Amino acid sequence: MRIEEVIKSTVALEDAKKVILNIMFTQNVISDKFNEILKPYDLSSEQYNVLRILRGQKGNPANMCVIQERMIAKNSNTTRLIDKLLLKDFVTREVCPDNRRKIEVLITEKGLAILTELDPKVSEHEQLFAANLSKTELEQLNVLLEKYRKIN
Amino acid sequence: MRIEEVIKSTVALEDAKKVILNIMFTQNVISDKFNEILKPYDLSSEQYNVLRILRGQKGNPANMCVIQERMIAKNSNTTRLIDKLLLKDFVTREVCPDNRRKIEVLITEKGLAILTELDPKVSEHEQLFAANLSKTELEQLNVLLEKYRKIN
DNA sequence: ATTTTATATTTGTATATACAAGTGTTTAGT
DNA sequence: ACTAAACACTTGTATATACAAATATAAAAT
Repeated sequence: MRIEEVIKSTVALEDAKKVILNIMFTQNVISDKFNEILKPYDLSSEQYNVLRILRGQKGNPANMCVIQERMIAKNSNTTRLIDKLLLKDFVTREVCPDNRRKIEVLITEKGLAILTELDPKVSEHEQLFAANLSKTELEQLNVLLEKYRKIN
Repeated sequence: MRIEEVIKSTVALEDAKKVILNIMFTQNVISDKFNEILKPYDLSSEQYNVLRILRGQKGNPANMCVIQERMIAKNSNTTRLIDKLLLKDFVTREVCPDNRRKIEVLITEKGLAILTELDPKVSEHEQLFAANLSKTELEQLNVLLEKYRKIN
């Protein structure tokens, strides 16, 4: 479906505007589908993201600012996000002994287990969209997006 | 900046995953910049979007479900969005005489005026990013995104 | 004509996000 | 050593979003 049909525009849009709408709308489609996957697990996509960051630490704790800078949406509230993960026993949180300003967050076995359970579903989600493009097109899309978003 | 640097990933990511992250992150960059533009006008981007939909009606009223289906984020609460626009006198709202279930929303002169004031800033925002790509690349990006997001 | 179903919108409620201000800790400057 | 500045995180508050339930009207079925 072309973006004009999505927003039911009767007039043609210029490419610069279309790209913005296409990116916004595509992000929505991706997120909606992804949230469907996460819903039965009572996880938000940002919570999932943080769990994945913590798994990436391979046993080392991550403090709040490290988590924050690795998130896609840099402006969400990490403290309260971790609060939610703590309630579900997916992470532990303790004050860093070396620097009492810092907090060390670690993923638990339970957190790792839920990620393992989600892994195939997440791959499937990625493939659902990626399958629409050839390998070359996927690479092109990555290059174009990275070039496009640069702010000079 | 490549997406691996953005999320500070030490390992290479496969293209399917990269595309998703690139779309999510690019959308964030676009939105952040756009919100900066809107901030002095005390408008959210969804409020702006609705105003633009109403202007597109060229004097005809739009009812709630028409507005909803033209929005990019289809799941936001149109009633409360219109409430906010009403408070600022950017729209009027009245019950449709032909079908009392429906509501007719119209943009006011004040609403049109703020859009006119915003138009050049919005164009500038679009160009800020579009300028990073050639015309052919912009078209390619549109084609790829439209192809990519299709759900079979 | 009455009941059922469908449609259009609103409201309630719980959760999430945005962003400024506050708290406690460490580092740097005098 | 004392004070100011920087840092890491938390809290408060206002607003936004998600989604189910409620309300009101219209159309369809019996």
